[in-house]
Amino acid sequence: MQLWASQPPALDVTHIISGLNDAQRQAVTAPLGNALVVAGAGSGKTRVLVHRIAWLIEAEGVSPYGVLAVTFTNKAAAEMRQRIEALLSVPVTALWVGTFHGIAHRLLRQHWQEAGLPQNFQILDADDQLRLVKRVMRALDMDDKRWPPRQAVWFINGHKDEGRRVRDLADDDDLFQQTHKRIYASYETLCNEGGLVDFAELLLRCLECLRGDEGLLAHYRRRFGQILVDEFQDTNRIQYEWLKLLAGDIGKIMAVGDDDQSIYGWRGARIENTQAFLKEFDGAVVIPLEQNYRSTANILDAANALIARNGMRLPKTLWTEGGPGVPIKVYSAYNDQDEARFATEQIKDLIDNGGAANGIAVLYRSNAQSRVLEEALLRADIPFRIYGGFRFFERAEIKDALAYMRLVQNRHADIAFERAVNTPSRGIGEKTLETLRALARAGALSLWQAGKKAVHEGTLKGRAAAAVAEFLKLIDEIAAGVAELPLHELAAAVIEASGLIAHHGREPGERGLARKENLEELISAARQFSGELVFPLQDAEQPAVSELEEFLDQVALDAGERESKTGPAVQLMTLHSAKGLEFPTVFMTGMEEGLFPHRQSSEKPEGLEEERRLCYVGITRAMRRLYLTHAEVRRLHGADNYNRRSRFIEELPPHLISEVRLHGEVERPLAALRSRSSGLFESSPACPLNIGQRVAHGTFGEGVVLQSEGNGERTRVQVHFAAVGEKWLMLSAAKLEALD
DNA sequence: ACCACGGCAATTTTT
DNA sequence: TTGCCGTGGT
Repeated sequence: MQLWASQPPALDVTHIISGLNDAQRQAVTAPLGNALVVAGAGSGKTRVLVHRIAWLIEAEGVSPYGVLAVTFTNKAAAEMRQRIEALLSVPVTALWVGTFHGIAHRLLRQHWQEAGLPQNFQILDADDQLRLVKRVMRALDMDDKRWPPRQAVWFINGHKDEGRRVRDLADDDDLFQQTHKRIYASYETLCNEGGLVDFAELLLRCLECLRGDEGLLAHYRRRFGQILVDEFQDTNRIQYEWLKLLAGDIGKIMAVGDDDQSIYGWRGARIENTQAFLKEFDGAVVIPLEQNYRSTANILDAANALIARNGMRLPKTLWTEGGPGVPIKVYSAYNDQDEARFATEQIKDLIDNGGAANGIAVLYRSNAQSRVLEEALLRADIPFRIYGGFRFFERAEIKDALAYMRLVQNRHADIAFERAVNTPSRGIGEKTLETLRALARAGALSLWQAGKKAVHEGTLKGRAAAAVAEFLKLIDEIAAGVAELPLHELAAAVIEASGLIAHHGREPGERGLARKENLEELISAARQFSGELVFPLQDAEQPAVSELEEFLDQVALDAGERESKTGPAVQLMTLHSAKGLEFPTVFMTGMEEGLFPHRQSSEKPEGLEEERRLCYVGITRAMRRLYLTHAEVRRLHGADNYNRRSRFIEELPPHLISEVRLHGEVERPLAALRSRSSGLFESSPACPLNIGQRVAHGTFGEGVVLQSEGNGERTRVQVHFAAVGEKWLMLSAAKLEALD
């Protein structure tokens, strides 16, 4: 254990708390203990996390060594670390800042023995996992028409995310359950035998390891005196349990999140963790951050009104010191083409008037919608960039190259062997490979060993034997030639010697060229990696594995930046990938029933609420201008669909909306009516209750104001009551009490 | 080993 | 409509 000098006395901490609003300051300076920071969209959540860590270290005298900050994405972790270092103006290498998976991985590498793993266990990424499941299913002689492998992966991961092993699954007559249970069992065995760890396994194994080892648990409980969690609403059951386990009964967790932005329920995130936290973590206080620094009041009012329709949320109403801004524009297009044309025209106008292209985002529910938009933008000669799709380290050619590097590092890595052995093709086909697999299975050998054996003992003959022998020799030669090289030179040498460059060079057209460029980029990535210490060694930790091994691990845990084009460009992405981002102008397209809310989600109430949260996320991305568009006819899967416009549009207060018609902008009838009755240019009659205001009613209980209508004696408000749903009430008659 | 064809399904995505 | 996957032909 390293000793830390006690903190210098009487520190000046004004730089940590100045410039924060009251709520932020309250969070940053909260007493040590459990706290839930309910951070509304655009309320300065990362700022709070970063300043809180600085506060812990500089004001509370907590050792950086005892602080753990957990995020979901590498991007968030990198940003947090960078901002902490900027604020403290010292590199804080002792801090643990990382993703759940990254931290679990680190612990498992450190404690592989306690975790029951081989020292050289390997991480399976999603693609590796799918391949493995396919292989398992083939071995079990299952019809992958009837049982799609993707579904099996879904089944396995779903159970693992909930912490369930095969042995925890009940016996079931249901053929679906039975079949998948068999696949899961077989997959689990294969992983255990091969030292393979998928993403869910990293977390589950880490949890089980700590649970099963009192000494280890005590060590880490002692060590991590303060734990901060970002995007807490996205935690799944294992992550929640893991945090709970590490916390023990000492209050030390600051969870930051926004249940209204929980949009990943479908992949295991448990929105209920947020409320469970308040019950199960001792003395947890709630600190809401409601002041928004991003959007206009109109946008926030719309978002508040929309999300108020969800039940069971932690109460929260976003507000801003800024003005109302322009109304939200709704455009009803004839069809998807017209919708794209409209967006494109508006974008052109904005850019012509000095707007920056990269300040404009076009959002959609599903990727299939992007095509029409792309075409329209292309025609209008507007530069754009599409998020999503393949990430750098997921590209086939990159994975091929990495497989060679993995084999160089560990000859017995079967996953890599399978991938590299016939890419580029060298005459080792499925049949030869099956022979090797059988041999490996029979003798508990790696494919590499099986290959050696098959060649020596003549199990393989002729061409096949020669091809395998040559492959084995190739890898050995590469490994020998590369042993002393620094990582990036090693990467370059491996890529060259593997024949991948030549292989892709032979490919016709742009494709091969792009692949070659990607391989070049991999070499730069390796060079860059050498310069960075991701996790510097500390005290009792064991010596680092080779740089190559570390590189391969990091690549498995971070798929790399998405492809980025240079220059200003309009951003196209799904609503999901927009989370966490902000843009001066946002287009939300495809606002149609069936599409958004998506048909398959809107059937269950939880699904519909998640869709509504997704809509809330979309709306709150916008800083100044928000456009909602829908098409009366949409071509989808080759057929015309006639969808009603999304209920989410109807759920917005009409007075915040102006409908765009071909001949200019026209207000919606309801809003027009109201403005006439209140005098044309008069500012609207002050309704004593704001949209989003929480109220109490004698009979209906607590609720939230959704919208208001009329003025004076005739003012009516629509309120969403938690108990009874939506009601219109005459303000003069109903006894409503404003809460807060 | 490679290509061409037909059948089939078709949210959302990070690690 | 697209694109993926498996099959069957060369």
